Amino acid sequence: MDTYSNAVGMLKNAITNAINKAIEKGELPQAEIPQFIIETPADRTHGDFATNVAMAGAKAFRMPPFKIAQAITSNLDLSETMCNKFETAGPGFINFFLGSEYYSAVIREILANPENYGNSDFGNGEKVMVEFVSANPTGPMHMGNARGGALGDCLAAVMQKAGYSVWREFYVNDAGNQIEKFGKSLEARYLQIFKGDEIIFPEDGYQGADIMELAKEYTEINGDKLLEVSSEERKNSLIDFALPKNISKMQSDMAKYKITYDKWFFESELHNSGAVKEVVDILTEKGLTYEKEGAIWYKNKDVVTEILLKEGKTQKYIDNLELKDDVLIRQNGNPTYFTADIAYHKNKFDRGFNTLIDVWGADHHGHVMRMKGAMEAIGYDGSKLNVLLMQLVNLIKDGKPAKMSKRTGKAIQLGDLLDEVPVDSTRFLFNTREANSKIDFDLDLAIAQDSQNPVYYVQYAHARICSIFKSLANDGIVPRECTDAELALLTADEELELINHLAGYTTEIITSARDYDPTKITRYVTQLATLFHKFYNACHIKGEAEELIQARLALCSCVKAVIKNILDMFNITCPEAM
RNA sequence: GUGCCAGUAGCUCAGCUGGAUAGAGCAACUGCCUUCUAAGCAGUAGGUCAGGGGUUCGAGUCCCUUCUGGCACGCCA
Repeated sequence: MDTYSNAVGMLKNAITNAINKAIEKGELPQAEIPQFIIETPADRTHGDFATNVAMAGAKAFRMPPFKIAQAITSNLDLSETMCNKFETAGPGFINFFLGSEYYSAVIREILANPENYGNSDFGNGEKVMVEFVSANPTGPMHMGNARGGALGDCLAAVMQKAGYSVWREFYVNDAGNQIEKFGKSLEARYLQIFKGDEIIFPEDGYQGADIMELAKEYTEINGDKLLEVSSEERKNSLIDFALPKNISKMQSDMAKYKITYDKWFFESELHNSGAVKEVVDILTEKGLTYEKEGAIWYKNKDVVTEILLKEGKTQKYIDNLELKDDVLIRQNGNPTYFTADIAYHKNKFDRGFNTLIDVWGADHHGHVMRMKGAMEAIGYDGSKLNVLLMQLVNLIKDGKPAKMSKRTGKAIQLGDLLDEVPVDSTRFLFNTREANSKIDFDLDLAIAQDSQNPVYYVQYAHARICSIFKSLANDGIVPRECTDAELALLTADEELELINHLAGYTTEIITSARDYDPTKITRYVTQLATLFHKFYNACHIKGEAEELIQARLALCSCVKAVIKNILDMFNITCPEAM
């Protein structure tokens, strides 16, 4: 266990013991020990840890908080904790102050194994699949995919660090309706090349210029040879030409974005293997399908209603939702996207993944409930499917919303972004806002190679530390292991705050993994850089006594290690000089 | 219409699941490089936490309600 959690645990025991003792002695009435927390106060003068136990127990003990605090503290034995001082304050807080052995323990813990600092077995090796981006291969990837990429990849990394066995997957929708639409659109553009405007473009076709370019490319290579063949053959030839091109473009974009997937899963596999059909059979067996107007429907309303009732929702609430059933097999015999998606998620569970995480755009939120319901319907635990919804991305240029690229005159695509903005910057910035809030992505800021860009602020802290080591090495000073007495020389506020923050890393990773929120770590590392810069300005190293120099170098090593630890985890470069 | 998400400093956002005097970053103003990187630091100024009720020792945080913005309610994905 990490030093911080250990210290909190010991303190919690000491407090619980003190309460029990006070009850035994009759200083507190007989009552159940209340739920209480140990937190790090925002204000350092309130100590390193504080507990609300006296206030939380006011009701149970039927005593004023201040009196409870007195009863507890007079029975408190800190000898089995890392704290050496306490005080009662405010409305009834008990504040605790850590001794120097805590601080040296933190430093030793980090230096003992810098690459693995922050790791824990919180996830118990549970198999988790994070599926993210999964962009439609019928067109170029957009800004939402950029956000989903950064978020999904970094979430996977955080969960891995928290002890989960993580698998990254990209679902390629290379089958179904949208591919047919893709084929029709390509066909129309192809024919237009030869016959001009007499060919009417399908109303629901893909309007993008990329379709036209693909048709043109095909023509340059193969000429008019598709004019004489059947429409079916023409579409298939065009799809066979264009789809692999689009998919490999997605793969190269993701590689450029420094995202490595464990698997690119093709939807067509599910159709070819019969898995999609199997889903319909299972649901039919369970009596959850019916035929209407030549299509096969799924009783979504019944399934979801049952789940919501179990969750304690009222009938009125459910009625208001106006739940509808869904089509599984269309009148024309083709399965819907929904059916394939059920088969896909079933396939994920069948591959042994206990927890599924999908990163989706918030515009898909209507799909979440029915997807979970469908999992329940075919006999899986729907609560193990977690959908991380992310709100939209607003591109900002010159302080104004920007939809179009000036360079290409088209909607800004992921490819454009990767051409113009450094990957470090993109990955970092997309992880500064929680998934659930919309994000303004400022292109000027992302491109800016200066202090305004937070990624450089963090990288700069790392480079600065490297520079300190270089400079001292030139003077013949090399870091060595420190004694406890030497580490105890770190007593300045800036030093202690820095160590406290370093100590919280493992807990932060766990919280982040628990909440599926990697953006916490971005804020954590930014705060770490801030605390380091403060320390740097307040505490000199060169010219101090040898013991203090060594102690401060040890602290610098820790900060450097944790910054590198995080930037490596997020696949962001960690320069030694800037 | 119903549901989901959001509303915190001029702007962009945190706020550790109910705790002490609500915090950062940008923008503005004032300082700090003759020892380690000024891509930095210190300081000043900036708030009716959208409005109104409620729950309790205590509310930005929980409940109700109103307002505003985004999104979703397909034999699209």
